[in-house]
Amino acid sequence: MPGRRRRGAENRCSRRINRFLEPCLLLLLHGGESHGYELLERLGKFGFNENPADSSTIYRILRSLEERDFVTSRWAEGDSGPARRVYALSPAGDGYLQVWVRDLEETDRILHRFFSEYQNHMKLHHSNGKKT
Amino acid sequence: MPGRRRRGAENRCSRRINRFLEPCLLLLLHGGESHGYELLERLGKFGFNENPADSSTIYRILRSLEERDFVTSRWAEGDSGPARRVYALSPAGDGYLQVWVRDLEETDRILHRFFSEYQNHMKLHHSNGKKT
DNA sequence: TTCATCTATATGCAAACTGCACCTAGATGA
DNA sequence: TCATCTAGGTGCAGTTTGCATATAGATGAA
Repeated sequence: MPGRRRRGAENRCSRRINRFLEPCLLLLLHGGESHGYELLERLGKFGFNENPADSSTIYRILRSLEERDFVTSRWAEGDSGPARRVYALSPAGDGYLQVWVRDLEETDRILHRFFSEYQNHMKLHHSNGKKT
Repeated sequence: MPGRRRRGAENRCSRRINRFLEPCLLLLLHGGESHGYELLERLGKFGFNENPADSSTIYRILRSLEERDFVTSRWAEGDSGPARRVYALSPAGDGYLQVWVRDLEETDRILHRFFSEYQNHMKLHHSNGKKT
């Protein structure tokens, strides 16, 4: 039965860190509601210093989370500056964060299996594993 | 000066595990030459048991590595079965593997900063961090 | 007043990645 | 003859991503 494709991201989490910003945003929102611009700045805490996130990516991820009902949003009139779209984590979003954490733990295991293979390999053939 | 985009994967490594199969293949080839079909099977060692890699992905990554001169290939007449395209790591590919390892170590640090933030957070607000 | 700048959100586009379906083709054995 | 395994590959559509750019309120300087 061809033409069966449906795939899509749906909620793949995909065993690799593709949308790693997503769990970071969820975690930040777990601490309380916030808006995109502020979240963007608070992402530095996770080590995105070089290679900082692009704002368009942040806004798009937040919208996508909202479409899947993992966050809710409301407009907040700023006491200064333009209005902000303030996001809050939903119960479903909290559950989704747990899913992400378990997925990232698995990713961590895979990553360490790679390191272990690498070190093991470099120990045997003690090739140019330093070169500096 | 608009129209300046060039981006592309080139050699981004991108601070997230996008093309994680790439370093795995490089590491496997570091142990000696091999062909796509065999590499596909040997990838299980890295923990791709569930969610195994798609063969088309493997073949495409190998071709892309060859285009960038990180591997070389030759046709080998099989003593059994159809001919195989056998890949071997080049010196440049060896260097590229080192780059990948350093990049993945950085990814690992970021990942652990996330876990640490998460655990810290769950300790404070001891919310439903279990739910099973 | 005008203008630059900061804050804040958002869209358009092209390049890149990925998974599924599908194709070719040699070898092998029933 | 035919199904199956081995081996490599393409086409396509869905999705992600980074850059450029647009919009617009607020703020302070000239």
